[in-house]
Amino acid sequence: MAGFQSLPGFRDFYPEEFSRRQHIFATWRTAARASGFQEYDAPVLEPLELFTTKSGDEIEGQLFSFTDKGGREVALRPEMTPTVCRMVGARAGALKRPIKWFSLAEFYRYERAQKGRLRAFNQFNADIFGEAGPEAEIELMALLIQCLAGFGLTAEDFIIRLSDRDLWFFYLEALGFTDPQAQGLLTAIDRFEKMGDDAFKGYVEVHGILAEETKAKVLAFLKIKSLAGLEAALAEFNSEKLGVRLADWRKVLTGLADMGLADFISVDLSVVRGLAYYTGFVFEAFDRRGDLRALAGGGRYNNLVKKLGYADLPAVGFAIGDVTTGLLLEQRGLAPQFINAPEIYVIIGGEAERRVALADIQALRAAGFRVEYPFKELAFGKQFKVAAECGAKLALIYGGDEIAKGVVKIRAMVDRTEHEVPRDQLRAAVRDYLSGQ
RNA sequence: GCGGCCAUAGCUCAGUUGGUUAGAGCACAAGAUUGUGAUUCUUGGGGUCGCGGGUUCGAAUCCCGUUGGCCGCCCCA
Repeated sequence: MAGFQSLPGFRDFYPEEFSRRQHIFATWRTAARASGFQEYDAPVLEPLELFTTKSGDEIEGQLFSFTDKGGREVALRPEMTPTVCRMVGARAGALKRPIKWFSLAEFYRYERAQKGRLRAFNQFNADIFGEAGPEAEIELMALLIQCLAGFGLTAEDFIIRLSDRDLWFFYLEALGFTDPQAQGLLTAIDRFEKMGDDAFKGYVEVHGILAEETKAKVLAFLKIKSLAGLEAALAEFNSEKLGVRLADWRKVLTGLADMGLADFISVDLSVVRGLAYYTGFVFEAFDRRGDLRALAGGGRYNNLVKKLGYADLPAVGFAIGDVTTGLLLEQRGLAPQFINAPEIYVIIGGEAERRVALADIQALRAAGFRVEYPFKELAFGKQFKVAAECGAKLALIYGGDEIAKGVVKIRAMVDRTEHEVPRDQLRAAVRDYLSGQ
């Protein structure tokens, strides 16, 4: 192939793909604003240390990082969380609580591209800072649901699985595990669904034998799928801390149920998200058919703002990506066809008619309508064909007869009906028709 | 970072045991068509067969390398 090609894992957005992306962004932005979240943005390039502080030095292998001309170690952002923590942390004292922010941004990860995972991708991030209670989880999970339901997806299409790292640590501690052991076990639990028993190999190598009896208890806990099941499994422990935790669970589930969203949520302790910085509830959204990777993920990270050098600020957040979401919409036939289509296509008889049409075209455009017309003289038949193919809802016909009568013929493309309106009433007639759609 | 499969026009693909100027459908453009739509017909543009090297009288075809894509592993913030 002559010339150049884009870098591996990076995409060109031709207008067709761009319009699909815009549809996804618009749906997310609408959802976020409806829930009272405020939009922000930040630099694409950040100090490398911002990411290594949060995720450890090993993360550099997965980053687009380099030394800039001033000798600074920098990296393209692989995620938004450290950045938003920095921004919120820097002004933590001045921001009204709760702090509800969202962003739409592009991220970069130096990894092998796969289905649903590229090196450059877009994510919607939503976070709530300054609210330690489960009300923040309710708010975020409701937003996540709307970020998918907004496309027309239903509880038949996706499910959010809710889990809790605090509860896992409590349970593992009660079974006699030390904190490092519990961390190792959570990694195994995270992989169990995919790898089966092999998931525990790594744990055994580091921490030694895992008694069959204990493992059976862990696996039983992992398989709990309801709040009642959780309560039953934990009934024997009867501690105050646990009671508070279970009360939070009840709040989250009843809150979402009160919103009419119960069908979108499942209790699923097999989700733990490998990341050590999550501190409480964690959740992931999945395609129900299950042939895609996770659609979205999030959870509570109460220690991270402080770890990055700022105030002790509780936080919950999630991110949803454009790649997997786009694949899902494609699969379900929910990717839109005519995002950028003109609303109106103007059909012009000849040069004299063009002079009249141009005046109206410009006036309609100035009024905010999307209006298209042919540059060159074309046979009427061809113009009607173009009007149909471009997705316009209306055709305005400027022929010799109409001009002579001082009218414009308006054709509704969908049902092929036509009627004439005086030229000076055109804008109102067009608005009435289009707003009735 | 590791393994498997693949690479011919914008897209989907055909191309015989290696044999002249590499094809089709779709898409795009012009016309048939000076007043009514997803129809039809004609014509046209577009490919140094991903790239580089090798074998051969001769390579889209065989071999090696390389780049890219898909799938899996690691990882998945």
